[in-house]
Amino acid sequence: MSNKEQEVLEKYISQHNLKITKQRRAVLEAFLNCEDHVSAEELYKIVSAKEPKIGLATVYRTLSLLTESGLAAELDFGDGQKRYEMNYAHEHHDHMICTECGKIIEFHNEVIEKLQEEVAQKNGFKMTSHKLDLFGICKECQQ
Amino acid sequence: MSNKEQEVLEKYISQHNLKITKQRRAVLEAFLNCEDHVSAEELYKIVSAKEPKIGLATVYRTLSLLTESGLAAELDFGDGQKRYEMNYAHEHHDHMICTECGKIIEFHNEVIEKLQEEVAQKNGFKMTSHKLDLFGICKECQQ
DNA sequence: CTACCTGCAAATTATTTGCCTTAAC
DNA sequence: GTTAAGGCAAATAATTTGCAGGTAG
Repeated sequence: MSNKEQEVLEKYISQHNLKITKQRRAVLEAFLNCEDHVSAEELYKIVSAKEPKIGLATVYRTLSLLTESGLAAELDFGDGQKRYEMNYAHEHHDHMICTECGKIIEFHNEVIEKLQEEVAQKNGFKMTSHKLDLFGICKECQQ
Repeated sequence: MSNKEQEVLEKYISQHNLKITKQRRAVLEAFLNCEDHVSAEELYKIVSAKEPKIGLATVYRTLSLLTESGLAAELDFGDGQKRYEMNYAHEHHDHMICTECGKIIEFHNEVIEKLQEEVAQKNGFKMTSHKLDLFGICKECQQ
């Protein structure tokens, strides 16, 4: 279990005088093996299977750590809870969210990206990040 | 005060067997006169000036009513609270959010809109709405 | 051993709901 | 006069924090 993600996390941890614990390893491992776009609560349930005594607060704290270390990215689809996805060695993409079944389809469009940069520049705006979400009904849910 | 927005709201209200009250009028009026992208709490403070006995719950309830009636649109910039903007006789636009000062710049780019439609279609996705937010530093905050 | 980390419970924050009184129609 | 609306306080829901004991380095 000495994969790239472990390395990145441990590098961040040692650079910040923090400690590697079995709870942090467990959360990271569960996060890597679960489907994308998990919520804290969902991840908590998954981790609990392997580490029954872990607390929900620890999952929240570890997700913050993963976000700060650059391994995870926070998502917010406006449903009242934050979701997280893998962000390391993962190229940028946007989301289509099916409002029927909740499925999330990822996509990437270089031209849209370029145009966003252009719009920002035209307004003297120094863009640091962006998000594009399309809401609608996926193919399957249309019957 | 018999403007278009009042008419739209009153039409919605009568069609749904609801009632026109001075609180609802006050919230709508404050909403129309305030800057875009208010939160419920902000609007509550504004309305309180004219209608001191109004409750925060009423502001929330009226904002839902405005959203259902199509007058307002909910926004979520991921800062933990919903914001609202005028949505009636207001063409679609996207947002640039300054992460320094919180300022919001609106923009509209037809080509981006078209490309979004294309991406959706290519995936058999029936898009009902979308949101594009650019985060960064505005011209003023760069000095 | 010295911080940092954890689990737990309590605190917070934004928003919603229950209930009883009041006001629209 | 019905019935929805309002005010207020209590309830939720997601997330954060305080603290006392546990553990990594």
